[in-house]
Amino acid sequence: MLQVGEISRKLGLNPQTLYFYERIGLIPSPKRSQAGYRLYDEKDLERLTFITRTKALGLSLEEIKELLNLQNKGDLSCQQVHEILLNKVRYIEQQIAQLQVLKSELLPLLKQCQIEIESQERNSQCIVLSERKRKKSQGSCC
Amino acid sequence: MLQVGEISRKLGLNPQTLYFYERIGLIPSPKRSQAGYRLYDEKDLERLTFITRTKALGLSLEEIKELLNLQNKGDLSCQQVHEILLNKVRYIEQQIAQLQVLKSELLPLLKQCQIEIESQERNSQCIVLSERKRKKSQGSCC
DNA sequence: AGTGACCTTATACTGAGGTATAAGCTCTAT
DNA sequence: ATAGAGCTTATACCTCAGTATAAGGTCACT
Repeated sequence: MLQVGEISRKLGLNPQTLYFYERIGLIPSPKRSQAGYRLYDEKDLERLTFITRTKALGLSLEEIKELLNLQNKGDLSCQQVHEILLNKVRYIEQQIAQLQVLKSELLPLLKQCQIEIESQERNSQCIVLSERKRKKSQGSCC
Repeated sequence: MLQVGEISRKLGLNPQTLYFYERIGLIPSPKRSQAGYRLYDEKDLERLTFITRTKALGLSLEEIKELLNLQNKGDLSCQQVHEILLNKVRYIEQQIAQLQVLKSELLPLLKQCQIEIESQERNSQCIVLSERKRKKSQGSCC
């Protein structure tokens, strides 16, 4: 049973953030000591760990709540759960695909820089980024 | 030369959002007609397209501005540009990796659902999500 | 008994990224 | 020449995700 300070240090969250999560119903109210101190158990910690992890992925607190609440929806049919999960997975796949496109756009520029750095003109002005539409590779880059 | 309404419809942005982007310096002030109407050219449109695309990936407007401003930084050396690009690429790779972890956690649940849907108990309660720590696959799922 | 670290609640504020509204000017068609 | 759609600016407001602050209760130690 951990107090709010221990939890917040463990997860790198402000105690006020934990109160906030509780207020908006993202986590259940934990047990309390006689004095009214919050006492978080293993299950609470797991839930919070999941939250911080998925938050880092860019999911909104609403989306995270939805994912977490699936666990309490014992009354959903297979089809319903399947649909929700499938939507989530497709959404994630889209995000991955788009990030890969962005990466693939940056990589050629990075490569040009590397080529130039390895050649002679080490500290000359870099023009990799200054032209938008290079007709062909005109030999000069950085 | 497109007016603000045409641009906003094309990109699915509120005209006020375009003014906002201009105010914060994310896009340059476009040309104006005699009457003072904004007239966006191809370059403006390209920039805005880039913005909406990268925004959808979760980059902040600050990050997008930074990426866009690289193009105007003709005075940076190869090493500097290389470093900035490399950081961006690494950041993107991290995001991809984390999304793949999340996906890999959802896929087994999805599969369980599929198995159960294909078996007899089509509309029974789904328990895929109700247990947190299944010891082993206990045969029953949805 | 007192100090300091820790906890409680309530309330207010912040920053990012917009959205809404008002008051007024312009363009086009009739 | 007037209506309606579209544009302008300025100002206010909104949601999300917290963070800060104040006023007070609790715990452990000396």
